[in-house]
Amino acid sequence: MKADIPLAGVAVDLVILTVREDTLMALAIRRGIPPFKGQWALPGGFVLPDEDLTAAARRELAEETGLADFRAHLEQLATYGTPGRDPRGRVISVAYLALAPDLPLPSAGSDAAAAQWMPVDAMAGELAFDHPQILADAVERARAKLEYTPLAAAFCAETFTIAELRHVYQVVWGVELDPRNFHRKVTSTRGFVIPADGTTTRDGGRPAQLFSVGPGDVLRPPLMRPGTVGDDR
Amino acid sequence: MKADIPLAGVAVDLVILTVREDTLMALAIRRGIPPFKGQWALPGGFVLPDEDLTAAARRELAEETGLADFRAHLEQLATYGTPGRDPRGRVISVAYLALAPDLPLPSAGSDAAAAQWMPVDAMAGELAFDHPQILADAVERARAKLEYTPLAAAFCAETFTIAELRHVYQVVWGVELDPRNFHRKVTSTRGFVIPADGTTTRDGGRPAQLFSVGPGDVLRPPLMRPGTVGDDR
DNA sequence: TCAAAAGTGTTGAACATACACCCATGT
DNA sequence: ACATGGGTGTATGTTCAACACTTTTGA
Repeated sequence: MKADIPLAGVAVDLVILTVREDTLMALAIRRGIPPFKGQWALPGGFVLPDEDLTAAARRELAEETGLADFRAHLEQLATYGTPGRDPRGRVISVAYLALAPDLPLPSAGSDAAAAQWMPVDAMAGELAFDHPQILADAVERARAKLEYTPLAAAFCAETFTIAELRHVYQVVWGVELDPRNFHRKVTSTRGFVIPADGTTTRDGGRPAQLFSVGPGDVLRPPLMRPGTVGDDR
Repeated sequence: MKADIPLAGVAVDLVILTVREDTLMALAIRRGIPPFKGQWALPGGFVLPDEDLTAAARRELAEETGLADFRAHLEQLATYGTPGRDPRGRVISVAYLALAPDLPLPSAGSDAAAAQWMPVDAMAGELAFDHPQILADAVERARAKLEYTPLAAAFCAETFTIAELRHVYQVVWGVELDPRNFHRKVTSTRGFVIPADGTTTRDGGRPAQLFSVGPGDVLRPPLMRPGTVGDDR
């Protein structure tokens, strides 16, 4: 490397979102090493010298969730590099957004004394570095992408009912959606969900058809948005 | 900086888009220094030791376009850091997307032998580094954002007619839009455009009302999309 | 038999497209 | 006068929110 190129540390930080107990939650790590030792932060770490950025994010995701065969959506969110954001010196952080189904309990990573799911609304005040900003950007991105992509299924298990999918929207957006109109909209949008084998009664009532995400892309996804409150029960 | 943190060079690269001669174009720089000396590349450069990422992008934008009082939209696009993408060593590049009105001719920057606007469709094959990928991502982002934001006006001058705004959509998307329905949609969406003083006949025909972008945000932008071909003339 | 959730039908309102038509200017 | 583009009115079709109603299970 030429000597006249200014250098910086490069890290990845992850906002891992899940829907759990009717709440949108993110994974927080209690830092086991300085700086900010003992405080909460987003999971993350430095990119290895010959590691791709996405590979680093995937590695951290696997380490923090204990999930080797993770089925989770992962996308780059944004990059944060304001001078002074890390007391160790100039550190550029490439933030990634992950959407995961309701996982078992995460195992503590190597440099973390503890890891736990926290409601995103209660989390901002707890986080070190500029992680409150990163979290806010991530939640905004996730909320927006539910509108114009079939991404909500990333919060669900391999197969899911339409009601479970609707529940994701309701929790992430904090709105009520009409079960009947939602059902129609989702099932009539080609490629959004495809019927899977079997039904389930895990939600109570009449057995519900199971679905999985389609292999291909959705041509023009639904655009859900707020909508409904009332019902006729 | 601690010794165990792997370091990398941090650059910003810009995709500066404009609508010019009925074509979506981007600014290309002929490299004046190695690597890839003499080839075309996106404008960009290394981030200074105590410079914010956005400040570096703004600085490059001003340098390359010669525009000190630039009125252009600038947003972070994505970050590219695959090992080996730069022969000088590990270089992370934070790409920015800029949308600019049809500017005069750009002035050559300090490390550039030449700069010129090129049609984005003819550009991919010319660019060095991984810049074809960055350009493709930028164009995709720009096309998508026209759908759900009032960003098209960033391609127009301070004040513009509805026809000029429509022209932006037509060029960027490569579609025909019905002038009358477009006019209604844009003017009836509160906050999308606001009437400015005066009219112009620069497009010929009846004088057209001038508009400028509103100060606030648009609550729920239009969602334009393909649409119309026929007419009754 | 009843509660609870799945899923279908139907209706009126909102919106979008297509196009007829009038307006105001330059030549 | 007439060509050119700006802008309004309006009919028809599509989509969407609201909600009545039937289906299928567990308790």
